[in-house]
Amino acid sequence: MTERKKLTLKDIAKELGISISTASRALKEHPDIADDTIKMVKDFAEKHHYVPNILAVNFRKNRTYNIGLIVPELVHHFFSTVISGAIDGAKKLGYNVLVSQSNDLLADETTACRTMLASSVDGLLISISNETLEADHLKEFLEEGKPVVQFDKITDHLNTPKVIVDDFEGAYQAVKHLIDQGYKKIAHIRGRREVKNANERALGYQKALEDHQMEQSSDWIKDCVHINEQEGYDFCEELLKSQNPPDAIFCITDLVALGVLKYLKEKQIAVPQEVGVVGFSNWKLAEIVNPGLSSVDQHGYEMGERSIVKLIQLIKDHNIENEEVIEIKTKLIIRGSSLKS
Amino acid sequence: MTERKKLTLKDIAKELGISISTASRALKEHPDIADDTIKMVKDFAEKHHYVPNILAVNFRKNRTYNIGLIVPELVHHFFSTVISGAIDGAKKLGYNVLVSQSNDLLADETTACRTMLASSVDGLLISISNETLEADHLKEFLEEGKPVVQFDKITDHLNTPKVIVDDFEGAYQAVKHLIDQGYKKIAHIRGRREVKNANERALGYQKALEDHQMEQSSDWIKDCVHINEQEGYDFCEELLKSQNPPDAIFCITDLVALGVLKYLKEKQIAVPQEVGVVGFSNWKLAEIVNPGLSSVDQHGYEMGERSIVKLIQLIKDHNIENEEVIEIKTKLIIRGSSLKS
DNA sequence: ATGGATTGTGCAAACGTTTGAAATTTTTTC
DNA sequence: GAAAAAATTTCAAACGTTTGCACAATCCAT
Repeated sequence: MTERKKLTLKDIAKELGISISTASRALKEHPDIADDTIKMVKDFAEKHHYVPNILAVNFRKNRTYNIGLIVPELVHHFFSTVISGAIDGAKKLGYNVLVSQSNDLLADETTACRTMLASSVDGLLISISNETLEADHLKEFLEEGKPVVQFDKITDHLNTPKVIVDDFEGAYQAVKHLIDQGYKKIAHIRGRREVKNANERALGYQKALEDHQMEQSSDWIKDCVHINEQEGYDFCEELLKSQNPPDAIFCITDLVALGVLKYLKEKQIAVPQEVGVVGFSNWKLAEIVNPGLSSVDQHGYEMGERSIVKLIQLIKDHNIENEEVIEIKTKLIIRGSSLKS
Repeated sequence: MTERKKLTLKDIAKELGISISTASRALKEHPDIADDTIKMVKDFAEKHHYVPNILAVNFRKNRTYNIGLIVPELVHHFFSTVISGAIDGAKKLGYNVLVSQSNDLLADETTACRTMLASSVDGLLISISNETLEADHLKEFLEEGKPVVQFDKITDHLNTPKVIVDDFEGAYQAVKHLIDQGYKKIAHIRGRREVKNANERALGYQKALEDHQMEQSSDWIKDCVHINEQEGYDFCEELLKSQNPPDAIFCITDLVALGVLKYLKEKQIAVPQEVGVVGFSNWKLAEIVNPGLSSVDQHGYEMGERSIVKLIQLIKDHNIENEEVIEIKTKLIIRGSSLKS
């Protein structure tokens, strides 16, 4: 194939009878260079399609304009939305995004981090795995002077900026909505106790009940482990077969809510009349199911975009000491599954 | 922060009283180098955590071990599955993946390509946008000697390897299944005529009808433009209100099928008893809806993995003349929406 | 005219690695 | 024991860019 020899600064310099340094400076309109020279060089460069060898530039400047992005799972509506926002945001600022997934395993996350570091990304954006507690592999980044920004699933063991959803408030609003709809006995199928988001949501749930003097019961709180459809189904069964069954269920995530809905449909229990259901995350499926599933939207796209903007800002400022917490407001999307009145 | 000075080959050489070149070769166990020397250097490197400056290596070798991946849409079950497979495959072979999306716009695709090229990826994996016909921006890649592999949505205007699903066969099997189930009047809501996959599926549909001497009618073929839920809904209405309404509908994709199901549910037309429905792609939603939507699985993960393996092979062989077509077998997933008997 | 700014340009080193070829040392052969 | 062969190591250039500093040229004020 053609693979024509690329034009370099040296070629331009020789051709124009100037030095390489002048050519280099002219192209970036350095104030030292005469306007005529600048014009001459730029015209020549344009005419001959000069494009700087980015590898040489990166090497010289010791940066890549690449950003690493690690999520627990790629095939996941929320995370792919975040990635989409991050990529679009990065593009606007002239950065590229290297994507990797941890499969929610600490081991995979660690190797992904190492690979990112080895391939010299300028910074890292990460939503940690369920298994991540200490964060030594992330500290390696900071030690190299490369900023890290955490989003969604975060650890407090690492001093970095964090972009999170206000899980507490989101859960609070969801439960308050159920209360407003007249539900009296509201259960919560919650996530793992080690995961911060899950705890925040549980706290929001509890606070909403307290603030409105609602009945509470430890029997109404069920702990997911895998956070999947089956658990939703099983816990729903448990809840409804107990001697004091709830009349509404707030679920840690839409997938779990889906299992709940499935059980209710199978048992011909009317939603939302007999039992109300609210999920979390507002996945695509929430609008697809029938009745539509009320859910708390997390604005994944915005989260991705703001995370990357923050990260790039840190990269540019050579700042790795920042610990700002950016909270994205959630939005309760009300659909049929909780609209009794 | 620390940001300790990185150890370089020069440091090792000086410390060990050898030359830089010896150190370099020793680390890669070059046969010219004495075993003792190799051991000495490797031990030293290990002990002091020497890690080569990848930027320098890349510059020197003129490659990055990064691969560009462009999809029409990131937040999309099928494409995120492909990306997942591509990333996992790349990881195994020591490559990273830069992800970008075209939003199905030629303009965005072109800039994404340029960015990828400018950031010196070693090769490109792409599923083209609906708007892409000529492929000049892709040719730029080949002209630079960088291989391109197309997958799923492809153009024949570019001579590259292609990894595709056997759309024809997938459609054929889907329609044959409907025939086997006893449906007599089978309609097809098809995709755009400019898109190859859509044409293949339409051909498979037609061939299945012919092979089984089924009734055909041009009125039973509807052309989508946006390929969304609404179109499915509207075309379903049109079809069923015509004077010769079909009793089964094969849809270009699950989203369209979803619209069809929605219409049927609203009109209380029994699925699958009165009308059978089959989609294509086997999105998550297919198992979520009720009744479950029969669909043709495209094995996205495998497609991503095989595409990247092929691409990396071309990169390693410096081969950009390959035009191999890899066909991934589809698999019909039968669910309630078409299971009459 | 002389000196001091000011302006524009070039020199050369530097970034860290790889690699062909030359140089050195060691081993083999007759 | 000298020449040839083999084994090991070093030299130095190269990759393309950026940048501190020196130099040269022009201008202005005295």
